Amino acid sequence: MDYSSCINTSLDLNINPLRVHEEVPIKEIERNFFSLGRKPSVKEKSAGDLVEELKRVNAENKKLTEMLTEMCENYNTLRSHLMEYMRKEKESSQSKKRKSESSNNDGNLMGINGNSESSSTDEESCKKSREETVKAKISRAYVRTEASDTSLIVKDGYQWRKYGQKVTRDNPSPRAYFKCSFAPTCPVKKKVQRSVDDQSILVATYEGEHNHPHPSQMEVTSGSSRSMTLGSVPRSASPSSLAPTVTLDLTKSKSRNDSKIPKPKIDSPEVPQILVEHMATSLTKDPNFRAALVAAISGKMLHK
DNA sequence: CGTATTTGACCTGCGC
DNA sequence: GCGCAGGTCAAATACG
Repeated sequence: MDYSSCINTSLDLNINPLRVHEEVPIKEIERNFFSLGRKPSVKEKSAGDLVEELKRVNAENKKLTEMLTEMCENYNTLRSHLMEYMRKEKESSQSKKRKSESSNNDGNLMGINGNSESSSTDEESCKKSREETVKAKISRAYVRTEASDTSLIVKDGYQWRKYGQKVTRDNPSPRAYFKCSFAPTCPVKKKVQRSVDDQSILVATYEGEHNHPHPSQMEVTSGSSRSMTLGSVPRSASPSSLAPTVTLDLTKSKSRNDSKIPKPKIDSPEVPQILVEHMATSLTKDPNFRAALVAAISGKMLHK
């Protein structure tokens, strides 16, 4: 299957506003920016021109944001297709060697994202009744914590109520059972257990979907909804009729940002994060984008 | 005192 | 039917 042919993942960035308009050379904008604070010379642009420029840059910025969002959506679609494909591959191989597989569960937690369905006992039980698996959407998150930290707490922004703890056979570390604090309204459950391989990694398994907004979004109702979708996986990205397991990797969250505010974006998979970072790097390296940014900032400052 | 957490008991499903 | 293992319940306890 060639999904790339139907999904356009190219950026097609048109970040060359200055060339298009041929009004202000880049050097002049940079000069304007770095000469802030000086008395404006006669040659320098009037406030009206700058406002116009600012509007244009803002429009360009909006366009870029929309393109980025669209690309993320395309990525998610492509990813769901890939997951479906891999699931089918796995099913075909499982039918061949279903018997021998049952005794080979552990040691594979950090496998391929979104495809570790056959590597845990949880999913083994789910495998037995496919309908239940489809009914309750299962996702998984890996969170790196201090190995000495005995608390099985995964900060994902939601509020959870612990209702049980059990030591399972395949893992010496206890498994904690959580229900969403909005229960029984919200049916979501969470299981948290340390990885057998790496005690510093918590494996959180989520069952079901929250039928209420994220607590952080309940507080912040306004703001750019566009930017909120960036880096997150829309629910539609992995249809429930397809492979319902989504594996998330949050192991880098600790080292990358140690802020006191817990990262509410648990749904952010690693790859979109990298994608966004890569794009940000590309943009910052682009002289045209820098020039446009300089123009925007200088416009803003001069407008005050 | 109300709420959250702990933990042993109980329930359920599955394999033998 | 029995035993085992995972999951859930609910009384006891802790905490703010």
